[in-house]
Amino acid sequence: MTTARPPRPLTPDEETLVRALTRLMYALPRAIDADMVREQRLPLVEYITLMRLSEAPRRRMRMGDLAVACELSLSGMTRIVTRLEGQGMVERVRCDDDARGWNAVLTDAGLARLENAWPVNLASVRRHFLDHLEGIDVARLARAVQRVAGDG
Amino acid sequence: MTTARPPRPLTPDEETLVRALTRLMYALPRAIDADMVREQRLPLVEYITLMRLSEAPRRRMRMGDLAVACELSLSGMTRIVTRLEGQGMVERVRCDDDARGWNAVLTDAGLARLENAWPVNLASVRRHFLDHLEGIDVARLARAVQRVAGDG
DNA sequence: AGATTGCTTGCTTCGTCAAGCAATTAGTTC
DNA sequence: GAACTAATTGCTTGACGAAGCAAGCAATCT
Repeated sequence: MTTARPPRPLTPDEETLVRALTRLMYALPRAIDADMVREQRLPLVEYITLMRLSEAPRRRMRMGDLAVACELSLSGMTRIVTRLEGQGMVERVRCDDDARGWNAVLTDAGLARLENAWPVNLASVRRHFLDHLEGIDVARLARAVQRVAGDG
Repeated sequence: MTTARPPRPLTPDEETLVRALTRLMYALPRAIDADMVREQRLPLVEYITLMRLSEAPRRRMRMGDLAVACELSLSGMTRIVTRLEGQGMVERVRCDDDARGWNAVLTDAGLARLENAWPVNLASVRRHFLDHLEGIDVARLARAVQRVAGDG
């Protein structure tokens, strides 16, 4: 029932990296989310949702696409959009070409909220992450992380 | 109610990095956890818990320290240890020097489980992460991520 | 009509916060 | 120093919110 053959063990550097990354993966989203909630009363998931919508053509996206863009399940997305709708930041509009589909549309209020919130997000990202990258080739790292994030 | 002054905007490289990292932060833990559950029926949190215990002197740790080591709240830790205890992988033993305290102790069964599971974890980490880092100075990155992960 | 797609809802699980219980330490009085 | 109370610390439990899966409903496609 075990895997075929054991993978190559980690080098010490890899070991260090993986350990630190494990901590980071858990800690960073929480730290940023905590900042957003504390300073803007806007959880990170909701911020990301508004963000994605703001970048989409006509400020709208279908639920399924939005879920993918936000790294969320479709049902999770439904609930978040419902929440945002309740606060007037998003509206649900039937899809033009397919009446099964719904678009989540960013309202003006939602856009205003987003513009209010992004400096907080940015500051948080800088403080918890970017500020610690001295001596790192950011362009190169960005490309690597893109590769990592873009797989399956 | 807004922050004092807007932080320096992102350079294009930073922008790319942050976007990718945001995706990564959500996707990577899930991907690895999914692998662990699918192939070993052992969620990542539980794996990490066993891991931390296995590295501690006398294979034991106090609940509070363990929670910190696992990036978890104390109550969350309580529930996970309860779960692991129910499966015979961990035992609870009163603390010698402070009768309020409890040690979570890794049993032989727990250690065996861990040794069974680590190749799966390692393979998953390689596949989802390390394999994509070509062209990156791993030692340098490791140090940077350590700095990032070690702050508050 | 039957199969498929798009979204929502019911149920369950997980983890956090706040409250609670138990043991220890600090402080006060004698 | 002993005896007793108050404050603190360590962990668990209850209630809750968040997110996932699976089942359901509605609209479309063949």
